[in-house]
Amino acid sequence: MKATTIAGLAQAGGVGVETVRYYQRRGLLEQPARPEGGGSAGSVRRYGEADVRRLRFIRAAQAAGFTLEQIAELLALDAGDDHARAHGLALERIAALDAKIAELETARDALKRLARTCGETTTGPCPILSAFEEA
Amino acid sequence: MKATTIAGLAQAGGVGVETVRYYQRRGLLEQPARPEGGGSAGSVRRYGEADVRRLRFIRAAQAAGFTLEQIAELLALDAGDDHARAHGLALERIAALDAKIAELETARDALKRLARTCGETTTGPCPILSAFEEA
DNA sequence: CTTGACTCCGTACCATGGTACGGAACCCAT
DNA sequence: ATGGGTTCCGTACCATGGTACGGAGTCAAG
Repeated sequence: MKATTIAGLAQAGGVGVETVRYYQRRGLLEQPARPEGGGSAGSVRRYGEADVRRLRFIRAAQAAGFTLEQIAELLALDAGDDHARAHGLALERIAALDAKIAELETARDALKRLARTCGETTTGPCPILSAFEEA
Repeated sequence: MKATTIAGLAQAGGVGVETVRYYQRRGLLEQPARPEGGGSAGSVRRYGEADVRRLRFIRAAQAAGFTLEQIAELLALDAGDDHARAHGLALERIAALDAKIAELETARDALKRLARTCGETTTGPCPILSAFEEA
């Protein structure tokens, strides 16, 4: 089960320790119970594979544009079997991503025009303002 | 010259009045001088076509992922003729946009997988967590 | 059994990009 | 000339997603 501490978990997920703790506060990751044992068994929490997978999911979902709040819902949904809701959220996000991708492509093309005119005209000001005209 | 007030400018740019004022504070838009005249010539600022173009540029540049601070630099650059700098900023942003677009496409494909499996398996939990596995 | 690194936890602070509030001045139509 | 809608301006507040701090406790190596 290769248990690790919070630092290991953070590293495996490519985030900082403070970020892991932030996600715990937000309810996205759980705080595992401290190892049992009345005596000095330990008061440092241990994390396993499942936690790493969960953390990686959070990062991936974030990259997909979900907010942390939405990700919390997705994680809750994962336990249950509300396919309709999950399906709906996915479709919604796919549409938003398609729109965003198109927007970024438009912007990129405008910038390419700017870069081109900038390279061509070597004297005088280059019309940055008009680079996005009627974009 | 079709001068308008701040509300007209905001509307033409698709933002709120407060946002225009915010951009002014940030130095992205200027505050036109109040109409002259010692007496009661007016103390309400007037805006023209140039302001609208500038505001639209800001929104377009923002859509391209520039921060307001970078946009301020672009606007400053537009007056001068530092082609190298402008060219550099544009290329940088184009690369970032290409990377972002690729990332969003990957995320979208992962979500499409999720949407598909969600629709197929009608019973039991749908594995949301694994939708992004090895994305 | 000490020392140094790491953990735990609450609380405070940060950057970004706005949004809201409130009072005074102003402008225009009736 | 008066009332209602704008404008002007400073200042305060907001959401999101973290990041930093400080003190106490714990763990592991030497």
